[in-house]
This record gives sequence, C-alpha cells and structure tokens, in this order.
Amino acid sequence: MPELPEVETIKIGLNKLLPTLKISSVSFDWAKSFPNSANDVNQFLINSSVMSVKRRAKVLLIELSSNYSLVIHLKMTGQLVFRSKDYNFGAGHPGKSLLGQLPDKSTRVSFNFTNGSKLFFNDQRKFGWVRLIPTVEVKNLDFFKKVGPEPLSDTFMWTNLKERLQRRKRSSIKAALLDQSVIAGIGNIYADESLWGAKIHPSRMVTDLKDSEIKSLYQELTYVLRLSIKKGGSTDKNYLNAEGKKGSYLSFARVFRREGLTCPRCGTTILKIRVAQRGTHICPYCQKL
DNA sequence: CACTTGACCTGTCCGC
DNA sequence: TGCGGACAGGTCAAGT
Repeated sequence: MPELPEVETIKIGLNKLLPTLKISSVSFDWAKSFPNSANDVNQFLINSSVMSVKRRAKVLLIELSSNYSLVIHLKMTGQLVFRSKDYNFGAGHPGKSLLGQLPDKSTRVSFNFTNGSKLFFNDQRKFGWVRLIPTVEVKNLDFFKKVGPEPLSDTFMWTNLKERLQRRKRSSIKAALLDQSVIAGIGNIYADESLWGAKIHPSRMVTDLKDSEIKSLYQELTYVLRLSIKKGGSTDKNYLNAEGKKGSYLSFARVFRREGLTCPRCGTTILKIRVAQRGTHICPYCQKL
C-alpha cells in the first residue's frame, strides 16, 4: 500500500533511471489502468522524452518533453519497476517470489524506451491508474485542488497540523489523518505508527486533543515518514521500488502488523482493532481513550 | 456541509 | 479438497 515514503522512494529511484530516455511505444491490457485517447498517446507520449519525476501526496508525476505528464496513482497494489535493455524480458515463468519475470499477469501498462529498456506498471487489484495530461493541467485535477499540505515541507509546522485538523473536528484522529484533504500522503501504516509514537488512541475525537498531543503527533509523524524514506519504505505484500526491491521500514515498525506481539515501550500485547473502517494497531496501555 | 458507506478489484486465508 | 466469506486499504461517488 504505497503511502508517501513508498512513493517518494519510487520517485528517487525513477529520477536516477528515466530522465532523457525517449518513449518508443506503450502497451496496456486493461483500459481502466490507462484511460487515455490514442490520439493523445501518439501525439504527446510516443517520441517524447522524460524530463523529471516528481511526487505530490501519493501521486507520481513523470514530466515529458511534450509538455504532457504521466500522472500515476499506485493505490494499494501498484508497482513501477524499471528494467534495462539487458534484462531477459518475458523469459521463463513467474515464480513464487514477490516479483517474477516481467511482464507478468499483473502487468497493466508497459512503457518501452528507444534504448531497449522498459518501465512496467504492475497492479494486481487494478485500482491504480496512469493518465496522460498537459503538465499545466495537473494542478487543476480535482485531487490536487483539494489535497492538503506536504507534511515534510519546510513550512509545515505543528501549528499547521492543528489548523488543518480543524477541517475534521467531529472525526476520530485516525480518520482525519487518512483524509488527504487534511494532510497529503498519510495512509494506514504511518497513521498507526505516528499515533502510537504520540500515545494517542486512534478513536480519540480531534476536538478532544490537547495542543501538546498535536505537537507530539506532528513530531512522530514527520519522524516516521523520514525514517521510512531512509529505509526505502514499507513492503507488506506488494510494494516494490523502481528497481523491484523491497523496503525495510516494517522491520522497525512498533505496532503496524504486530498484533499479538509486545509494545516496544511497555511490553503490553498489541491489539488490532477497527477504527474508521480500517484495521488499526494499538498498544492498549500507551494509547488510552 | 460534515461525515459515512459502498464500489472498484484480485488474491489469500480461515472455517466448515 | 473445495467453497463461501471476510479481509487487505486509497480514493471517489453516492448516501445519510
């Protein structure tokens, strides 16, 4: 489930691999994964070169020399994996490993570059998508018009978090953290991890939080996001970086996917409960209602 | 307007 | 072993 650190890791990886490469062709086998007109593809994608790769919230932006951009959302199971021309494309059979030979049965879109390398968009559950739109129009997409600030930007302070949370006064703090219009890029993993760090029960109402708790939540949130980027993100089931490798944050996780194990702070058994329709991991001793 | 629920999908796991 | 159902969770549209 790619969240901010996972998408940031892919962005860093793609920026080392893609710029200046020229797209020769593209293929896809699931129209919803690539809902673009053939005309736009021929005019603005084929024969264009990659300028740079950017990220906003959980969305990747691949800027092209045609002044169009590939806007990519990985949703839960999306992967973007690059293979150089020396890779043995399509040989053999997909193995039991997380990523077998590419392309495989979950490959939705393949981008072919003139030097023989390829970029695969894999997405087991087909929720993700790749859209080709004019670069100047990206900021006008509904999602970008309403999405909240980047939590790791230099100008985002704990007071900004407090102000943004006012938009979801009557929600639980977990539902508010997951709301992309409040803050960009937080998903289930880093919501649970940061709430544990700040010793806040995820069901607590936003209005109920003291300033000192919001300040602590801000510190924990920015800490876990930065740590996870350093670790290359979290690989739970599907996430892989641009080279097809796993991230290691989950080996540092304190509560996420650790139900039945002990809280690293107090030794209490970690519980998995349901908050905001999401599986939620807490230490019942550290995080009280 | 604020907030919740259902839909979009596939694969895995659990109980019978 | 097969089979139904719950679950995994990001976002949007529809519903309360």
